[in-house]
Amino acid sequence: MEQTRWLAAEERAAWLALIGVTLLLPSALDAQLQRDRGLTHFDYLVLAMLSESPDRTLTMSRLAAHANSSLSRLSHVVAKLEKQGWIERRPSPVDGRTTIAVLTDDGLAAIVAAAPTHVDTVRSLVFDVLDPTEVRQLAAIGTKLLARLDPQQRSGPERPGPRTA
Amino acid sequence: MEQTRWLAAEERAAWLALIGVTLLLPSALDAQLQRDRGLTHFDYLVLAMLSESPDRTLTMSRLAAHANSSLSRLSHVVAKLEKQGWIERRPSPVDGRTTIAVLTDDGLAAIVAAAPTHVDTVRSLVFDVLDPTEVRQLAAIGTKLLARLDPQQRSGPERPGPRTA
DNA sequence: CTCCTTCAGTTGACACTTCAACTGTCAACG
DNA sequence: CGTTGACAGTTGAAGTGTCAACTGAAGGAG
Repeated sequence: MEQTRWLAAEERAAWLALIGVTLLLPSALDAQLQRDRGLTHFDYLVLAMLSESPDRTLTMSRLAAHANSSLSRLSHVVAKLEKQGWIERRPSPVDGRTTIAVLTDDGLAAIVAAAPTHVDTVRSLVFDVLDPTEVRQLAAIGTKLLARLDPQQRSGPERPGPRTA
Repeated sequence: MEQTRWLAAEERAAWLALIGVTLLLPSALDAQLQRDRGLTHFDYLVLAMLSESPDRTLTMSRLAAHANSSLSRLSHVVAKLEKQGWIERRPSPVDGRTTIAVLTDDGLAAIVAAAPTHVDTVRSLVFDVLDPTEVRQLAAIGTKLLARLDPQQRSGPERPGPRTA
């Protein structure tokens, strides 16, 4: 029975701003990508993560980890993207349980086409508003929060690649 | 035809962390509230905003603004909450177009019951991880981002109230 | 007054997410 | 080997969110 410690004013301000951002930022990104390319931001993220992986290939589990997603959500979305011919799924030759997702040439073309405007959007919504110090702070704070939210350091190490956002 | 400026390393790190948080934080909050109280985080937010308003009353439009939500989304959710007896809707005596949402006694009881554990969750997921300086930075950065995402400063001034998060 | 536009809110259809149940595979153990 | 438990992934149903179309009321313009 420990007593609840309510949020202090500064914490309250930070909290309201944070949940505001988690509410509005995804909508804004979805809106732009949907309008311009018929893509969800999550679709984009999946394609982008694949495009940055060696051989444009990742197992479903790893891909889910990269995209901070449940396997179930990923499976539905990949099914959709596969129908559009942007991703292919093939069984692993090594382990019969794992499925390997591969970004097709069409899929690569799709992100390459979507990336520039998307990056512009990100820049205009986030980075144009912040000065370099704030960007550094945001990276530090965001990384801490992510580590807490995602105990098994899933959003694993990324290989270098041309386009992410 | 201006050329795309890709994200710098620091920006990229900040960006990946930020979208990671926007992906995982809502899930984490929903999971806790759903498990313990059968509430969405958005439900909670709506009830909390009403509970802090004078007379536990707000027009749908204002409530939507406070909750960073579209009117449509709010309408659906309030319909649900009304069915549970936590909110009542009545037509405005002044303007035939506007609907006034009122938090019922049961509704107030519901947030009061949900608040403590929820605040504990927020604390453990966010504020326990950050030191006071970072909280200040997060508030500053978050507010800037929110202002950009939400041009008409909707998330209006709040009256003081006991529980928000 | 009457028309026209805008505003506040609701609704229904469709897309997406989540959850739980299920299939098939691997690894360990007797 | 044959069973058992964990793992990787898929599926379908139920719940949410989003979008566009719609209703009804208010505020002008003529």
